[in-house]
Amino acid sequence: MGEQDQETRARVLNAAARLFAERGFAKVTVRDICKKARANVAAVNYHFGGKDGLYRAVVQMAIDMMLSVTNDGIAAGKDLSPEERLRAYVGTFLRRIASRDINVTWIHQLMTRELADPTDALGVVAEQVMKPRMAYLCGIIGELLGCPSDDPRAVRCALSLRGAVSDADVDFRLRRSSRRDLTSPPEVDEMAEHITRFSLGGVQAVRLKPDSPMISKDA
Amino acid sequence: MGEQDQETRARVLNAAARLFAERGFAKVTVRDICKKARANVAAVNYHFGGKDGLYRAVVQMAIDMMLSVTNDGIAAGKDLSPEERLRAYVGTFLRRIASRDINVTWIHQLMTRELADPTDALGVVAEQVMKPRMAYLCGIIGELLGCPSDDPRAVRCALSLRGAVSDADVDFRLRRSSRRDLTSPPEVDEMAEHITRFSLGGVQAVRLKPDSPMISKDA
Amino acid sequence: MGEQDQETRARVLNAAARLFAERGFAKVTVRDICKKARANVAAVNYHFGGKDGLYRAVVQMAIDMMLSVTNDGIAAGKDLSPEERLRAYVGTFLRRIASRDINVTWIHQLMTRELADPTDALGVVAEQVMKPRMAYLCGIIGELLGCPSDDPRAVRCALSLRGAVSDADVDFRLRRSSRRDLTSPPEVDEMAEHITRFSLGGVQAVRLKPDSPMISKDA
Amino acid sequence: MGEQDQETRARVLNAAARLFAERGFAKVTVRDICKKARANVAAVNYHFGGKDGLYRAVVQMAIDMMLSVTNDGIAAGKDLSPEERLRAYVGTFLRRIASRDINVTWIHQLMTRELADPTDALGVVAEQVMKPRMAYLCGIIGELLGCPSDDPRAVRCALSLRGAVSDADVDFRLRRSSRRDLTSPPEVDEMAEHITRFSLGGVQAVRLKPDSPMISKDA
DNA sequence: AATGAATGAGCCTTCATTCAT
DNA sequence: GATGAATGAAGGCTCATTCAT
Repeated sequence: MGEQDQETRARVLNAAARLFAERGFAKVTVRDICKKARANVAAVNYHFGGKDGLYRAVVQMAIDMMLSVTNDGIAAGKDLSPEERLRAYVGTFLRRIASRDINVTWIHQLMTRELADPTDALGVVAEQVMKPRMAYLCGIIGELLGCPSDDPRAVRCALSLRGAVSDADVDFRLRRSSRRDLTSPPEVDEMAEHITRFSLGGVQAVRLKPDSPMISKDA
Repeated sequence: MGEQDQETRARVLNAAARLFAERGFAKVTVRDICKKARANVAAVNYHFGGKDGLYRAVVQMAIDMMLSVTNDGIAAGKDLSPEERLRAYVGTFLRRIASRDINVTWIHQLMTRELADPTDALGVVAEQVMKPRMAYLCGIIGELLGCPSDDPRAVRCALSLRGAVSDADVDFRLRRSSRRDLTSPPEVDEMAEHITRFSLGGVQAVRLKPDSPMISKDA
Repeated sequence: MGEQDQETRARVLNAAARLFAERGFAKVTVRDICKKARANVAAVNYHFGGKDGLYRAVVQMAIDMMLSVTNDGIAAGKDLSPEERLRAYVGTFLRRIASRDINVTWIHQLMTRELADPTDALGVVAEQVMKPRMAYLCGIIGELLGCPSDDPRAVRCALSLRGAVSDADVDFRLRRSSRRDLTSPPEVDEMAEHITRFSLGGVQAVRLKPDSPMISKDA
Repeated sequence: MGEQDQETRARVLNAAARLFAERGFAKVTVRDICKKARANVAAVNYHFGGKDGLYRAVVQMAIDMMLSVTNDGIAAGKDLSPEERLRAYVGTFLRRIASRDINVTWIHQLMTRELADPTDALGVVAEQVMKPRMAYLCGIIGELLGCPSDDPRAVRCALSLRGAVSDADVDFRLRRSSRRDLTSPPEVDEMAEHITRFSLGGVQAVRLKPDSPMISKDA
């Protein structure tokens, strides 16, 4: 009962996490999950109240793990200069994104899917995961810019930085599927260093020219 | 016949494009599509050989449209300095991404899904759409850096720029779904200007310090 | 128009005959037929009023051909003794059954199907084809037995003879599908001679013991 | 469960056997079967993996039953003379063929269909059912002819006998569908006696004239 | 007269969920 | 508590037929 019960529940949850991340919610059947988890077909309904409930549980597990990653990224820069904190943060995330360990990758895969095909869970993720990360980034950039962390310029810089990191992921993914795999640790570090330097340069540029020479655009 | 004929086909194709983009392949039924297109259930099989074939046709239509957008982005910067060409390119894409016109947005939605949950079509998109765009960006950045367009530094800068643009999209989307909609034209222009300036600053930073204080890595 | 029309009709009819015989009514689609006949999908409905009507036309064509075969079998024995007429009849049919010419075999295939899965057409076949053949056989056997051709003994002998011929067909078919093909002309002739002799012996036996020593059976 | 379980499976299997025999594979829908079996539409897929799997199960059931009939036919002649064994065998089969009990007739109907429109199952039937029966018949006839049971003459006689039996079935069927039903027990017995006598006469004729007056034919 | 695009009924199958054991 | 047989809704697809041209 209690023990066996919880262990089965955990097996189902983990199997579901991998499969949902790998194939997407719609292309995974409850039977697939239970088979992989060596559990009964009814286990999903029994433990999670249905396929939807299981998905929510999986997302929550991902959120919990992402929160600890956020903390790792922050901890890696503890007591350093803003520049170095940025570098530490970018490196932490990029290494996770480039990881090939299934225990790590499924989270990012799942989130990419969630972003492309949002469910109610996305709001929770945005609130609990994205927001603290952005807050941390905005704080660093605010320091660099010499402005409050909620200044629009700081926010936009943070967005661009996050974009550069995310896009490295897209690049990795495309290369994995269609060309040779070049996501070796050295290359990942090079990319991290690039993004850090690029972003610092971007922030610098924004600082120098507050908002002055607004270009004119067509209609 | 010829008239009514191709018209039905076109109606189905357009309905499918919207629905696939909106809900994703798996969550759209052939019946949904045909209902929206005011066509018979069998129309999909008759004109496209099946749901899969219809999806391929939709992706192809998206590719065709994206190619013309690429050309627009390039044309908008014709005969300008590298900086202005970049600005023109970023502006063109951001305005499209921020568009609320369903005839435009579905393309980006579909591509986001394709990236999160790749089908065979992704390879085609990467080859026909992404590659030329990256080539154009790398060319501009190569000029700014004073290096060939296939120099790794230029490529990485181009990726980061693309990332900043893409992430603006993520931001727009999250805001649309969870908060008030702030993607008004002025704000989009502000964001475009920010990304341009940020990226130019990033490129500058990469140019100034070619590779000097490169962190030491294993291997 | 008139000519082209009739020619298309004939092409469809012939294609249908082959396909119905080969795969059975249910497993042939109107499109299959029209494709094979290089005709329009609507040709079937246009010329035959539908798939059912086409099938009826095919059966009628088969009946017409079978009637001429009956005549051949009869003609082959013209002016001979009853024994030789039997031999001629058996030989004629067996050679047709063993034929590998698609222009011949389809008829038998179609009739086998019709017998296994009767439609309204079977009644017509029974009446127009089977009945005359049985009448002819009963006539010969009546002569051999010295009784009227409608005597139950003659009828039963005719049935047994027809059965022996039909079963040779089953044997041929099984051998074609599962073993080596041994339906060479010499073997067919041997089989014909066997059936003739066997049947003559059977008739003789029936003649000698009219109905006397009826065996007792259980229950 | 175990009880209700296998009972549903059995109900579906039996319903399918009747319907496949009656209408043929293609003209029976899964819904028809499940409706008749008072089971859910999905029962077929659940228990048999699909319509095809169900058909295979039905054929296997038929094979099993036919094997027991073969044994009955053999047992009925145990310790008797060759002539009487033949009589017993013919009687056993003819009574089954002439039966109007749906629990018996479906087997023959199904096999007739299988012969007219072979599936992969036919090979199994030929091997497991037909072969042993022919072997038994050839054994008897070999004794009567004084030759080995695999002598071509014995084999051909066995084929002719089997044909006579099968054709009685054709006759019965035609009469049932188009005229009055005359397959009363006495008539069946008469027919059995006829076939026995006819076949014994045929065998006798083959024995007397080994192969002598072979007619000359073309090629 | 002849075409082929369009139709809608119907089929097999899959799937999440339920329920008796 | 845990199982797996059973359920029924729904999906993609095929097919004979129709109809405007």
